[in-house]
Amino acid sequence: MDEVDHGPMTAGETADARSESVKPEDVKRGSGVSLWKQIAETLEAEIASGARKPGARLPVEAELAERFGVNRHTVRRALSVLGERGLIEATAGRGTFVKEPPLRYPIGARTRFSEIVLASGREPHGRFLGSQVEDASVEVARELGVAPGTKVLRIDTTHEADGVPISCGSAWFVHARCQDLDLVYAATGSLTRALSTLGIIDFRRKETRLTARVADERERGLLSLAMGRSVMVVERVDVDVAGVPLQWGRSSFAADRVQLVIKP
Amino acid sequence: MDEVDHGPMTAGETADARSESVKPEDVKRGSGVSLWKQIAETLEAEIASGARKPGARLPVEAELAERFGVNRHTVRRALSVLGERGLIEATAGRGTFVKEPPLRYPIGARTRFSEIVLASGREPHGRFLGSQVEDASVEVARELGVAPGTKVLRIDTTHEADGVPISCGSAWFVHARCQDLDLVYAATGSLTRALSTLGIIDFRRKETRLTARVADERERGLLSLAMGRSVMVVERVDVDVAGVPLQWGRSSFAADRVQLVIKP
DNA sequence: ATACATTTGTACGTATGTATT
DNA sequence: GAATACATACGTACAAATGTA
Repeated sequence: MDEVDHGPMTAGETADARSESVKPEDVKRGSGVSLWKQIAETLEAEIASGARKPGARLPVEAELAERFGVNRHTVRRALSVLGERGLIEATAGRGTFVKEPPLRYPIGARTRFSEIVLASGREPHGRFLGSQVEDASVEVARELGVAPGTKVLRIDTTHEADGVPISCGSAWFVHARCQDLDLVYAATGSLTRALSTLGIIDFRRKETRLTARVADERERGLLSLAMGRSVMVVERVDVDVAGVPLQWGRSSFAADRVQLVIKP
Repeated sequence: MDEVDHGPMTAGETADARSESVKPEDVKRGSGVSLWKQIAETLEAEIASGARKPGARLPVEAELAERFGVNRHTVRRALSVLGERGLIEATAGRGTFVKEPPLRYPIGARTRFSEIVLASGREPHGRFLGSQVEDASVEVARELGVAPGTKVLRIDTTHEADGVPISCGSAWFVHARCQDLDLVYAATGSLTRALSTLGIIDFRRKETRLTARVADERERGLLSLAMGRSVMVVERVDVDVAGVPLQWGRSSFAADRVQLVIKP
C-alpha cells in the first residue's frame, strides 16, 4: 500500500486554474498520501509545536481550504480526525478551537485496586455525575434481557482512590424496577445501599468482560489522562437472586493506575 | 438499471413525496436525527440481532444508498462510524464485511488456551518462539518463590485462533523442576501436554493480574497490530496441587480481538 | 499475463440547515 | 434580523484495490 506511484490524478480540474494570489501550501497531490491526511498532519504539527495554542481559534474551513488549495470537504475530513483525537473542537456558528489538555496527570503508580472491584462488584465510594431515563438500545436491551425501547435508567459515575481518578462509566437499570434509584445513589454514593432501599438486598455478579483500548476524549477528561493512554473497559452484568438481570454497566479504568487482580 | 428521477431533490428539509418506485426505508428526514446516524443505528441493530452474521458481506454502498433513499456519501458516513467501532471492516475492491466478534477468553482456575479456542469453534495454535535458561530476576524470583539468581527456564510463545494472532508472551519455570520442558512444548505445542510428561498433571491458576497499554513495537509485529492499538497485559501465577508456584507468565492480548471473561 | 468489471476511497462541486455572534 | 461558520446532504468524477474471465 505504500508503493508510491505516479498518476496525475487531478480530480475534475486543471491544476493551474487556481488564482496566483494564493499559494497552494504544503500538500502534494498524487504523492500516494491523501490530501486530507497531509492536512491533518500539518495542522497537528502546528498544534504540537505550540504555534497554535490551546484555546486559539483555527482559521475557518473556507480559509484553510484556500490555504491548502483544496475543497472545503477535504479540510473537513482532516479536521474530523483531529476532532476525534480530541485535539480540536468545533462548534457551529463559533468556529474551531484548539482544545485545552486535561489539567492534571496524577502519578501513575500502579495501585492494586484489586479484587474489590472485579470479584465482588462492590465498588468503593463513587461520584455521581448524572442520570437519565432513556430508551434501551439494542445492546442494553440484550444485556438486561428486555425489549429494545424499554425505559431504562442510566447512571453515570466516576470513582476515585485517594483523590486520584480511577474509573468512569455508566450503569443501566430497568426503570420500572428502579424508580428513583439515581436519587438515592446520588445521596449515598453507594450502589449497594441504593439498591437496598428498593428492597433489593441481594444480587451477584453474573459475568465480567474485559477489553482495552486507547482512552477517548471524554475519558481523558474525566480521568485526567494524557492523549494516547489506555483504558481497560469493564462490562459487568449483575443479577438478582432469581437470576434476572438487574444492572448492566460499562466502566473505563485508567490502565496505568490500576492493576485488576482476579483470584479464582 | 434506470435511475429514479425525483426532480431537483432539494437537500435537507422538504420531506416531500419521493418517487414510489423505491421505498425509502426506515429513515425519517427532518426528524432532528441525522440520516447517517439513523442508518448507522439501523445497521448496527441488524448486526446485533444476528440478521447479519460475522463474516457476512454487507450490500455495496450504492445498494444501501438506494435502500435508505439517500446518497452514497450518507451511507459512507454511517459505515465509517461502524468501522471505527470495530463492527465492520471495508476493503477497496472487495466489499464491507461484518467483523468477527472478539474471542471470549475465560479467566478461571483451569482455563487452557486450546479449550477456550476450541469451545468457540475455532482452531487453536500455539507457536513456540524460543526458550532460554536464565538467572531469575528479582521479579521472576518473587513470583516463583525462589531466590533471585536461581536458574529459570523462559519460554516465549504466541497463540492464534484460526490463524489470527491472539496473544504473545513469556512464561518462566523453575529450571530444576522443568528440565527440557521447552523441547516437549516445542514439539507438541501444548503446555498442558508438556507438563504432563514431567508428571505434572494438575495445576491451577492462583492469581491473574491485568492491566493494559498501547502495544509496543515487538507486540505490533507478533500480533499484526497497527500503531496505537492496545494490548491487555495478563500476568498469571499457576501453582501445583501443593500450592507451590509452578509457572509465572506475562502475556499480551490483542485487545480488540479478545474479550477476557471472568465468572465468579 | 491482460483486460475488465466491481467496489471502496478520495476529491471536488453545490445547496441548505442550524447554531452562534 | 443579519452575518458568520460549522453540519448535513446530494451530485459527479476518477483513483486504487480486488477479483474474474
